[in-house]
Amino acid sequence: MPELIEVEYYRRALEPFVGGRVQAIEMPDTNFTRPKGTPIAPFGQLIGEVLVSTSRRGKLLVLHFGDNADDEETVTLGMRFGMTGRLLVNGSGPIDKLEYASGRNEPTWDRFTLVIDGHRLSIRDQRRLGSVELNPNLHQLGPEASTVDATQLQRALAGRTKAMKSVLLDQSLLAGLGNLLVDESLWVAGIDPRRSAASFSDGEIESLATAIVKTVAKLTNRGGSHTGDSFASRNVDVPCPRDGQSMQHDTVGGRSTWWCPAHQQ
DNA sequence: CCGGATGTTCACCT
DNA sequence: GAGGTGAACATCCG
Repeated sequence: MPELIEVEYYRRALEPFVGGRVQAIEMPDTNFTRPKGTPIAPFGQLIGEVLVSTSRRGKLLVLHFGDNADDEETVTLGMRFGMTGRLLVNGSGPIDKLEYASGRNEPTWDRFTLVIDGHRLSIRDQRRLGSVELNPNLHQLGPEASTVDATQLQRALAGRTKAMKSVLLDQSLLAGLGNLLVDESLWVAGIDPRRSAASFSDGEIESLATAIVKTVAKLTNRGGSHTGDSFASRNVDVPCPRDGQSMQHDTVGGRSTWWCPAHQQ
């Protein structure tokens, strides 16, 4: 499920717990830490710390901790949700409906739980492609997609010749867009996902930045990355809702990609 | 049995 | 360093 939008919902769900103190952590699975191979023991330093604030950069949710609410930050915890990860608060999620993953919902998929003031904050991840990381380095991420402006996007694209879709999915260049948001943004902007990033004029980049910001805002209000106008057309039988043309699909940037050959050029 | 799924990373080529 | 491809991770579904 999670792209920037879903992770933002998760961040909001954590806000009521700011000010609370960590009583325990549960990590039944030994393969949910990042970088891969990081032992569980260091995560023990979270116990006794106060959740001071939450933040998000792209798809990375960051919890900031301190010894006391007013003191300096001592450690941060980064959460990633992979393809099938959700955040649950006391067993239920801000997003209960799984749009893509299977309909099953097993407590055994809880890979990480933070107990704060008696409340359980868990990452439930069937496929275990998510992770938790202490003090994640934000410098590895590009600018935030939900607020990207023309100058930032220009900088992200500079010198890139590969397909626009690949560039927009690259979290080190632009943080937050996943497969669905990229396809929807390009559909809105009328851009062929296969076009080289080097072929864009300043004006096109500017309108693409606008399309991304507007798309993220709109779908955030609608309820998720899967609520785009082109989402239903990720299907050979559902034509482009804008002009009725048959959608085209192929693998671009290693991901399943759908676009309208009539208005995306 | 096979392919594919809202993600990330790595190995291997050119 | 780019860029492309494919695999891997783990699991379920059609």
